[in-house]
Amino acid sequence: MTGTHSPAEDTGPAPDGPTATGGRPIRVLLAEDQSMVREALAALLGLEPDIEVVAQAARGDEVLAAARAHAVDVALLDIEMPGRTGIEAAAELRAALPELKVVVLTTFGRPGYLRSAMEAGAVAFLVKDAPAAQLADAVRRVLAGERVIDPTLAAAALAEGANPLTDREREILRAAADGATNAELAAALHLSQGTVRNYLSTAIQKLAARNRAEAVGIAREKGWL
Amino acid sequence: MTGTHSPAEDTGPAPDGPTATGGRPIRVLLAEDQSMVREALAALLGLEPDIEVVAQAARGDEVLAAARAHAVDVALLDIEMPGRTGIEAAAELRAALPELKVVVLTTFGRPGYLRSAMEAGAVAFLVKDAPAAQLADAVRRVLAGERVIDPTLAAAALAEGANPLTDREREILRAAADGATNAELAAALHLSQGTVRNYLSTAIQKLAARNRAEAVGIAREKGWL
DNA sequence: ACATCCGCATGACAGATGTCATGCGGACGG
DNA sequence: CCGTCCGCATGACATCTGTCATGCGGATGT
Repeated sequence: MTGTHSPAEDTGPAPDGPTATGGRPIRVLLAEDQSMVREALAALLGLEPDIEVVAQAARGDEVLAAARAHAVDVALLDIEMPGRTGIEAAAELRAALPELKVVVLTTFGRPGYLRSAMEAGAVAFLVKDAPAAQLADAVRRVLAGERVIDPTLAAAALAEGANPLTDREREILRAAADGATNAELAAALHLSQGTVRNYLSTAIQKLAARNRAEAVGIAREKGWL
Repeated sequence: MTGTHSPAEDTGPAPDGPTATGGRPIRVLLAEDQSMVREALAALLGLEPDIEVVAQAARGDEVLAAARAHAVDVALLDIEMPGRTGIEAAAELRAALPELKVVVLTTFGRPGYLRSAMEAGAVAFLVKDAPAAQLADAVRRVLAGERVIDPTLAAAALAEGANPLTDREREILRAAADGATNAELAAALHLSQGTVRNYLSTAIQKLAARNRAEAVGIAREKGWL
């Protein structure tokens, strides 16, 4: 588990020759919880002569070990996964394997997701309703040192501004998301009931919602949850 | 009613086997809104020698026209699509092209979805976290007259029982899902506010929820929304 | 014809929720 | 050292929500 740092000697975006891996196939890890989708994407990538899917993961908490074990050049991570989100896995990878390029691939083009993916060290962000050709393309480009981000989404992320919720507000909103009552929230978070009401109230106002349910919806939609 | 077993020859080229299409490739329509997933699945199916993806649709309301235009044998429909759900599209196909076999393919293995897919005339129900090999397999099997349903899901669907909500309750719950207030629901549905409260109250009790938010969550989870 | 269910409605009531004013102690930056 | 923000808390208040009893007309089924 130790000798398997990234085999490429690139201390920066220095593509020597046609590819950054010096002619050998690009080693890709694919993490996505739905087998059918994962295997289909793997088949798609497998059609590319210069790309090889050397590892697959069905859970976020399998990503790091798999990346280590297979000397991976690029990790393709879905966000919504059991165990650990793709965002969390990206942060983990950056800490442990800083050479590795992380591409985040997701169903939902939520600006907040893009923002946190970037903060977690991802260098590309793809949505699943983009054309399939962009996938292989993104793999090659991140390896060449580029960042790959849908400009529309990037603009949206900038326009949204940052998440206005404080940590506490987010925490409480998340806990309230599945219909818990104030009393239950208070008990679960070791707060008084009045405090819970306060946080929810400010969150509701920040999100311009009419009640907690709508606030949850808005926060979720923007990727702020 | 399908007492005949399909020949175990389905992995080979099967040039002249007793297939339902008489040896020519099976013509498949693939409907799925996320391009990347759709194209990946198409690539996967394209690898099978006896299957040909002759049409793709990104919206539910494009399905019928596409199926008509391309003389399709099997339609693979995602449920969550803009325009029309895969379930609705399945019903439409059954009415217009009764010979066509419909396979419903979905992210969520919700028992209620299975139930309504079957009622809409689907002959197979696949979840996307099943192994990719099941996809081509299902296509062949439905064409041979078989039904393809995950036994675990089938059991769950039977165990759940039917949707306990009346039409009105479902309607109101759906309308309440994104945080509308009672007054707004009443206005939107031309009901008195008291009536709205009554429906929500009975829905909440039928679903054993503590409030409307949880009721929405439970109904959604079971595919009853 | 009659019981039964559904859609619709009221009114009353308890409890949950959202808002506001106010306060305290700690952390952080200037 | 002081202002400002955050986390936490209270109390009071208006409103919203969920429950219950009750009723009526229409459809359905036996």
